[in-house]
Amino acid sequence: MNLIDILWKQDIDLGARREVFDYNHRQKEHELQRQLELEEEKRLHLLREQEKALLAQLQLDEETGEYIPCPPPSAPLQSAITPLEVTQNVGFTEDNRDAMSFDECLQLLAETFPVEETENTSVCLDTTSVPMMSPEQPALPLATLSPGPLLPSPSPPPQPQPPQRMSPDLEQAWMELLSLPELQQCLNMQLEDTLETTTYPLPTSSESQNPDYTFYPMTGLTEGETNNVNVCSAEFMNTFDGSVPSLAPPDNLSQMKTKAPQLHTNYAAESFCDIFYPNAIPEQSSGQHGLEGNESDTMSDIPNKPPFTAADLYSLSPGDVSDIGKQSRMAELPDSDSGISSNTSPNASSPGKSVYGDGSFFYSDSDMDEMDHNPGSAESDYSEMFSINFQPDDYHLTASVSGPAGQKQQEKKPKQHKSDLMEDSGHNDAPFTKDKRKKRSDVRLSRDEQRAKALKIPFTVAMIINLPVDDFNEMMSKHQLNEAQLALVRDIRRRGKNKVAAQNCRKRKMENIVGLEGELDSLKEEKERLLSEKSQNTTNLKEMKQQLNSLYLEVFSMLRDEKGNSYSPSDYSLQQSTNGSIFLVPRVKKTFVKSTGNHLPPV
DNA sequence: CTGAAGTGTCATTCT
DNA sequence: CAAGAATGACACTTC
Repeated sequence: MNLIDILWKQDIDLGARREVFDYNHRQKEHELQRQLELEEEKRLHLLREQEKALLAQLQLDEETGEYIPCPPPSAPLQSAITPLEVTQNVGFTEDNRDAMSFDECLQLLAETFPVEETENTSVCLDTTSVPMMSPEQPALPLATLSPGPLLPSPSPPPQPQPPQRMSPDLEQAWMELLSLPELQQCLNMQLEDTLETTTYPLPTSSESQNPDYTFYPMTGLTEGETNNVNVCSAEFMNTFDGSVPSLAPPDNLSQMKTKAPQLHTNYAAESFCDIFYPNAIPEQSSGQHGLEGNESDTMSDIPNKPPFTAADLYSLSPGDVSDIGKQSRMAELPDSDSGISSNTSPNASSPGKSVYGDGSFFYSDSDMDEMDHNPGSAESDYSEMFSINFQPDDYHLTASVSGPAGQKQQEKKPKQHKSDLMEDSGHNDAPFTKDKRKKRSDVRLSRDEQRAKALKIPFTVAMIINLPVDDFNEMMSKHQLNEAQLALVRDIRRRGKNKVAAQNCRKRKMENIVGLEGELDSLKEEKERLLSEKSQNTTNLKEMKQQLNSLYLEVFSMLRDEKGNSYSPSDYSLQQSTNGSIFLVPRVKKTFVKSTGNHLPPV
């Protein structure tokens, strides 16, 4: 039996159902999705009509070529979808049986509102439809998708235009979009990011941000093609960056920001905004726009809406099908290295591919890493793991069937696909790179969380890592965990501890370096001081020698022999004996003088 | 594209 | 002896 067969068989044993690999099965699903797409397309068409109507109310800025709302611009909500997110749209339809995939929606939007100029896609800002929404409506994703600057709150600022409520169809369309896990993922990820920011606010976060809104590309706004709403192109997203400030006066922004926390979705909208426009929020809070207070508002408001930490999210019951749960699950999907690609691999149905996906279901770190790196198809990876394989009934089977040996068997899979994925995504550059660094830790945590969730470990990662040994053991003893779960928990704890240790180690190392540099400086100063002192001493010594020599000569010149003649310094020298007496010693007859004793006259 | 910096992880050793 | 700390080395990501 070759390796493929082994892996294939293992997949089956691990609970991967045959349909996972069945191309026909997926074809059927695809057809169903196509039907849903058509329905969605109709709805989106309505949306487009409404947006066109809204565009008619917009005013062309003569200077910038932007279309702006005629009266005091409302605080618009920005449509933002990172290219990265777009590319990660993989087979989530399993999770959303009755909803289109995110990609499909985007594609629909793109088709419905064709881009007339690829690069400088104009931005039509729907400043009315979203704000007009009632707070009960799921404003967040709507805000994120509606073509308007993304702002923390969909709360409507004073609207000059007559309120235009979304048609039921339109709302339904948005509702379906909201249910997409990708959106939830983005929201959730940003939720965590925001939490992180809240927990450890950087004092310079607001000041360091470039408050210059013009920093963002505005080119797309000058093309005057705002009659078309393009929701899906990356360029479009970029243009929104610039459009945000131009259409959102500070006062409106502040209004919206202060209202942001009123709803969970509102709060999440801010997070969502932040994820796509890392600078947008701080900029809105920047002093230049008189929003310093608003940032604190926003920050202080966040806790009012009990933020879901990663642990909190995880702590939700795995069976909890709430949006939050979904969000958390999806939010944990790593972005760049998630291994999720929008490209549907032709090998999607191949057992080999699916083997990876199934294998990743096991606890092993490497396995999970491989899963992350797996370039696999839409049906593999996370969607497969969670939608297909991650079933409570299957879980124990897989966990028990797959011993550590089985896990190890798949641990050492090549990771060469990671870079490929990055390239495949093709969009994950420019505007969305800034928040990736901050997310990296989240990604790490998410992976462990994901692993823990995959194995239904009833603890939070934070608990696993931070609990004292006794408490940890006690906690472990209270739950019946199988071997894989135990191993994963230990690994998570080990990694967590080691991560902290590494951080401490590096911190110490840096402190040592700094200390050594300080010591080096002080030593250099000491050296300089000593050299200077030495130089001074040398000078003093030389001076003293000169004085002594002068005194010596002076004394010598005063010496006279019995005949009154002076002694020559070249012939005699003065020497002091141990008893203090000074003698005049002839230089050339030194030996003689010494031997002859005291015949020389005392000085 | 390349190199530096930051970070997570693993292996190993020490406490 | 187990758990954790410490640390070198490596891989990866980001800039």
